[in-house]
Amino acid sequence: MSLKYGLLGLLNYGEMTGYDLDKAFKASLNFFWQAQSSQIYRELNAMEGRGLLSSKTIIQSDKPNKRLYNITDSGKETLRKWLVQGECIAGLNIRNELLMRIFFMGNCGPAEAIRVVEAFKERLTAFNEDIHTTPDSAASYAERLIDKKEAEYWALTANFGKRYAEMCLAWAEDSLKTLREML
Amino acid sequence: MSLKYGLLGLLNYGEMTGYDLDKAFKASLNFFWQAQSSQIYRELNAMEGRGLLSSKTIIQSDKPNKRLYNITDSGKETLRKWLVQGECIAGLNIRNELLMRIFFMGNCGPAEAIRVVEAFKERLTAFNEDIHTTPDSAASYAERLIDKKEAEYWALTANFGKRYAEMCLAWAEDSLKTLREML
DNA sequence: TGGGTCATGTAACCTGTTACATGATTAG
DNA sequence: CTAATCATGTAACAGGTTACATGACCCA
Repeated sequence: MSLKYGLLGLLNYGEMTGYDLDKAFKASLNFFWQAQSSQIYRELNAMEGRGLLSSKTIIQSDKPNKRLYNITDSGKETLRKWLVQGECIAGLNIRNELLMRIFFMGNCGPAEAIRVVEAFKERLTAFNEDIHTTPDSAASYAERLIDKKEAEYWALTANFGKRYAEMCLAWAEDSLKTLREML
Repeated sequence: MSLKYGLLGLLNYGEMTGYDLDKAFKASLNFFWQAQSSQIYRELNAMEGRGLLSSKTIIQSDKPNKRLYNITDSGKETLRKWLVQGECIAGLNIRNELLMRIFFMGNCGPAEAIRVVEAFKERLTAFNEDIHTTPDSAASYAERLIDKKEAEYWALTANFGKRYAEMCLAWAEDSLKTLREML
């Protein structure tokens, strides 16, 4: 559901190809929404079919041809409606495979659990670095913006990511302590 | 992918019907993994087909008949392998629709954003209450356990939930402050 | 000469969601 | 009398994942 709005939102900044959108997605929205390239192309097609987007093919001789997408008025309205509409069910539907593992770790014991949590801690480091560079890379994909007030909202989401990473780290360390006492 | 392991994990505590599993799932794993009843029944069927489970039909005269599922040796091995295997990619693949909205809120302005974040805060309260009762309801579904060491692992996951809720609340309050200054 | 980027996808599959159906019993 | 609980699902659809294909250009 949200992939659609992500694409509408990005195209609202200006026309782009599927390829551009793929990169923009990965550079800016990726930490809270992941999408495969193939899914993006499929979705763009479907959205054009429903009149949310229009596209034109640019013939290139040096490079493969490309397809430039534009948001239509109907697309703009759809985006706006989604942004404004009161019911936001989401934000708390976590799907966390790590927690599922921990939940059933009684089958294995603390030593295994420690390994799993430590592996998680390592991946957290990489995540942390990503988060701290996200606002910049988002900005590079929206150079055409007239005013930069958008950046304040991006900062709010990046902030969430930072806090999340911190929280995970604190949880991991606390859990490791508990688990070591169980050895 | 994880639904499968959730079902294996629960059945490892003892035989259950699809209906029991549905309730157990909703009472214990729901905060980090949501599953529809229809999905559970479908998955159970598929898993039996692959030899991870076996089932027998219990004829009842007072109530509708039911189907009791048991984990097989192959199922136990599959579960164990998943628990122990080193590569845990998950735990950081957030999918958060709320953040997607905030990201694009530049289209609407701070007043709308405030409404969205405040609605989120309200739902957080309910989530918080859920989290604090989860360990107990999980325990009620595993009374047949010989030793209760499992509960320590459940506590670790519940802990994550509590920290997550706290973090969200702090983020929401901080964001509201920022947004109010933008008015 | 090999690997990366540009640019587009298709096909098959798996997972998740929504809506609906049945029909008896039991508790408020 | 009504709503919930017990217990099973099916069907249709939407969304996500994995693997693969093409072919030219550019840089080390």
